[in-house]
Amino acid sequence: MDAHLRDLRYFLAVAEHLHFTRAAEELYVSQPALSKQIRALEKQLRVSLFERDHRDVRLTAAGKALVPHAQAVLSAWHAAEQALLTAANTLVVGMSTAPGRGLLPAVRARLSDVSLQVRQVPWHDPTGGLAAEETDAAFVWLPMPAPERYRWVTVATEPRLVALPATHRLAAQTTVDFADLLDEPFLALPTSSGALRDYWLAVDARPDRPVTVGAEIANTEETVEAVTAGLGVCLIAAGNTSLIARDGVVVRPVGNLAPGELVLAWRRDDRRPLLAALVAAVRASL
Amino acid sequence: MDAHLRDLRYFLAVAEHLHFTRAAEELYVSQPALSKQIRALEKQLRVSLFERDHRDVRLTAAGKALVPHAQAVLSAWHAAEQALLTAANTLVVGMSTAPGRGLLPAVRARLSDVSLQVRQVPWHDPTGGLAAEETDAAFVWLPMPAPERYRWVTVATEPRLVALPATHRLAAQTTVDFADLLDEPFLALPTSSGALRDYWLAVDARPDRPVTVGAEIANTEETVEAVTAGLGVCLIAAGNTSLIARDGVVVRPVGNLAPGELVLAWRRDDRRPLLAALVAAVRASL
DNA sequence: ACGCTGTGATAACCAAGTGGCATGGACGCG
DNA sequence: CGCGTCCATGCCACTTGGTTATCACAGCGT
Repeated sequence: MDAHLRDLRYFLAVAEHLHFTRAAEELYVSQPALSKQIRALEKQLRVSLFERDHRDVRLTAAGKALVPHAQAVLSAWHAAEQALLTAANTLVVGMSTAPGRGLLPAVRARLSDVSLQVRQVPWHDPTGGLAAEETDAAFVWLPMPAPERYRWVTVATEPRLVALPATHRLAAQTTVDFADLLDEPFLALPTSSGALRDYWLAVDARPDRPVTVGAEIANTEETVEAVTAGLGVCLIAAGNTSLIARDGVVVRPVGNLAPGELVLAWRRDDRRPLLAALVAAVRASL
Repeated sequence: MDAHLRDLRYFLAVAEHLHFTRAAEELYVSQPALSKQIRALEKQLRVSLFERDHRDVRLTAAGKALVPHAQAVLSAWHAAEQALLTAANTLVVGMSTAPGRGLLPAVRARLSDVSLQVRQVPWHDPTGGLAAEETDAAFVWLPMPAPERYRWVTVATEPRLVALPATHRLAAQTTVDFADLLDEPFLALPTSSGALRDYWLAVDARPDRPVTVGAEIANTEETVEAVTAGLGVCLIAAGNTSLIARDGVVVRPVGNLAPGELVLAWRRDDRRPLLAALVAAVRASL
C-alpha cells in the first residue's frame, strides 16, 4: 500500500543519523513521535528496518535496500513539485530577512504574470534555500558560502546596529562604540551558517580574542526572546530595527562597523527566463 | 511539503477518468471523499489541477504537468516495495480462492527460509494480481487471460457444484442436472474477469441461449449474500463448499460438467530462484 | 414550465492517524 | 549504586480521511 512521503523523509533521517533523538531534532519532531512513525512504517511494510538496542541503531538488510529507493521516490516528488511551479509560472523566493522597504509589492506589480511564492527560511541556511534548491531566488545577507555558485544583485546596504536589553548598561547611550561590546556575550547564527555567523558577530572588527556566544538564534522571535532574557546582545541590520525593537529591547547605532549588504541571490546555473524577469523587476524597483 | 502517495493515486485516477464518480468507484472510496482529497491536494500544492463544471472535468496546465511526475513517483515507490520484498526474501502469493487442502502450511514448511505473504485478491482480476505485478505467484482458476505470459502448475482438479438457496425448488434433489439450471439467473464474476466469467457461467455447456446474470460477485461474502437473497445460483468448486454452504445456502453436485482446474501461476518472465523454489515446494507438496 | 437525472460540492459526524509530554526501562559508566 | 543516555510506551489533544445525507446546478424529456 502507499505510504506518506513524510515517513520516507523520517526514515532517511534515521537511516542517516542512526540515532532517533538526533534525527528527530533535525526533523523538528519529538523523539517519541519519530519512534512511533518508524514503527508504524515498519508495521505497514511488514519489515523491520532498524535493529535497535540501547547502545545503537543499525539498518537491517531491508533498511539498507530501502534507502536508495526512498531517495528516488523523494527526488521524483521534488521533480514533480518543480514541474508544477514551472507550469504555474511560479517562482519561490526565500527570505532570511524581509527585504521590506516596499520592494516586494513593487516587484509583484512589475511581474503581474508571474506568481511569487515568498517563503521564510530559517537562519541556519545562509543561502536562503538556494543550495537545497528549495527556492529559486532568495533575499540573503552577504557573505554567501560558495559564492562562485551564485549571482546576486544588491538590494540594500545598511548599517549594522546593536540590539540590547533595555536594562543594559549601554542602553542609556544614544550610540555604542563596538569596543564597548567586546566583552559582551553575543547571540550568534547557527554554526551551519558559516561565514555569515562570523559576519554578524563582527569577528573582523575584533581584536584577536574569542567571541563569547550567549545563545544561538534561528529567527526573529528567538532573537527578541534571547535579547530580552539577557542572554546576549546582537547585531542587526538597520532595516530590521522595527522587527526587533519591542518590549524590552532597544537598538543603538554602533560606531565604526562596516554596513551589511542585503542581496537578491540566485543560482548561477539557473538561466530560466522567468528568473531573469524577476531579477530585472527587482533591479527596476530599487 | 510532502504528500501522501495515496493522494497521487487519487489524482491519477481522476486524471484518467476525468470523472470524479467513476474514479471514486475505481478507488473504492466515496465520491465526496475523493472530491475532498483532490481539493486538499490542490490547496496543499497551491495549484488547481482540474477545471470542473457540471458537465465535465478537465485537467489544467498544472494538472497535465503533474500526471507524468505522479506516475514516476508511484512507480519509484513500487520499485521500493519490490526491493523490500526481495531483501526480506518474501514472495507475495495472491489467492482468488484459498487453495485450502493443507497446501499452504506444507509449502511453508518446505520453504522455512522464505517468507510467504498471502494476499486475498478480488475476483475481478483473473490473474490474481500477477498482471499488475502485485503478486509473485497466485492461486487462480483456469482459464487465464494472455496464457502465453504465464506458467502454472495444477494444484487441484475439482468438480464444479452449484450453490442454491436452501429454499430453491432444486435444493431438495441430491444431484442437479445442468439442463435444469439453464433458465436460472446466475451469479457472475465481474466482466473484467473475461473468459473466467464465462467459465463459471458454464457458457460452453449451454445451448445457444444468453445467460441471465442475477448479480455480479467479487468475493465469498457477496456470493453467500447473493445466493441467500435469491439473486441467482452459482457454480463453485468442490473445495470451496465449506466456504459457501452455510446459513440458507446448499451445494449440490451437477451432472455432466467438466471439472475446474486450480493452478499456482506465475509470470513466465519471472526467473527468480526464490520463485522457482516456491514452485518446487508446491509441486513437492501435492 | 416541470420534474428527472447526472454530477460535483457541502455538511455533519465518526474513526484513525499524528503529534506532544511525561514517563518507563534497559544498559553502561564512574 | 545512582546517573546519564536513549529508545519505547501511555495518555491526551488535534488533524485528517472516510462515510452518509443532502444540496445546487445544468441538461433533457414531457
